[in-house]
Amino acid sequence: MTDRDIRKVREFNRFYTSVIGLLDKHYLNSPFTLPEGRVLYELHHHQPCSATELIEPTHMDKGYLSRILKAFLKKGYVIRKPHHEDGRAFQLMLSTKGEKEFDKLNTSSSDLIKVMLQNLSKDEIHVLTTSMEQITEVIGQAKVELSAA
Amino acid sequence: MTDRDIRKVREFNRFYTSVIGLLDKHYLNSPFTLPEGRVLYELHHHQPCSATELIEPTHMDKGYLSRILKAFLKKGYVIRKPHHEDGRAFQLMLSTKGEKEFDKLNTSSSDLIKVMLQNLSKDEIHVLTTSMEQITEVIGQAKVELSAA
DNA sequence: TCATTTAGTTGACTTTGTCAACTAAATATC
DNA sequence: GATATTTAGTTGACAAAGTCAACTAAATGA
Repeated sequence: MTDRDIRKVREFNRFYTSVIGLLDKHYLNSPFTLPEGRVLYELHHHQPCSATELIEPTHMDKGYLSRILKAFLKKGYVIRKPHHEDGRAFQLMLSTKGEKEFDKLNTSSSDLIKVMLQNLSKDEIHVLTTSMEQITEVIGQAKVELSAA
Repeated sequence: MTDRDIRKVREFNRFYTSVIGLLDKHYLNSPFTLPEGRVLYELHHHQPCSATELIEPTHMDKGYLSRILKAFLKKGYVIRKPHHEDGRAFQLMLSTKGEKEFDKLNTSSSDLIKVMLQNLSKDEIHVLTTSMEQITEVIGQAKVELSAA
């Protein structure tokens, strides 16, 4: 590994941080904040699940998560039932209303990516997605070292 | 552009958000917060410059930036002189102390990337950096559409 | 049985970021 | 050359995002 490699990775990190920053701004024209959006997304994909099961995928503090879920319950996006086997936990699910909101957010997220890709050729998009897959594959392992560091 | 392309891009965005999130945690063992680190970095690279010139690269509100610079002045990391041609502005520079802090932060950022790459083969690193370059190249243009959207 | 752990909630707090009002200097307009 | 507008930077007030520890109640382990 050369200094040049390190520099390139760092350069990309700065670049992609700003891409993600731009993309995240679209939460401004949604009724959700970014962390709420993350919870909505993970809840949709993990349901039915407990709050604890959402901690890892959202990388959130359980207190913070608890408050967001509380707000979602109040707004009627989330339903919860007592857990069958564990009296401390709840089974969380999105309500019909919550699913509708998820769909809206999901669609508008995809639309934004469409806008981003709209002027790219088929080949460019191919280069983009395969590069993304390769990075994911290579870093997938490297990330483990990272969390330990 | 297919739905699969959109999905892949979104998948990568989620993945890389968490990579960046992990990397950003290393600010916890530095005397700087993440936004302070960004200012330190951009100041190092743009100096001598005015505060206004740091707004764009840091993506920061000028008020917020002003407070961070104020703290840097107080800690002696930054020096400022009245601007020659513009009495409203200042010429900002890192002090020797500020440069030292930049070097430390810069070194530890590189070290972290080294840890991340340490178990990758030469080939894997090559795949990684070329993929990163390709993404940067392709999205470089796409980003323009994005900021308008 | 009693100690420890775990799920979730809450209060208090810090950090990060936004917004608008403001001062003073620069630039544009008439 | 006076006056209106814009721009650089500061500040106060606030909102959003995140952390930390204490707490309740249920579950698990010794």
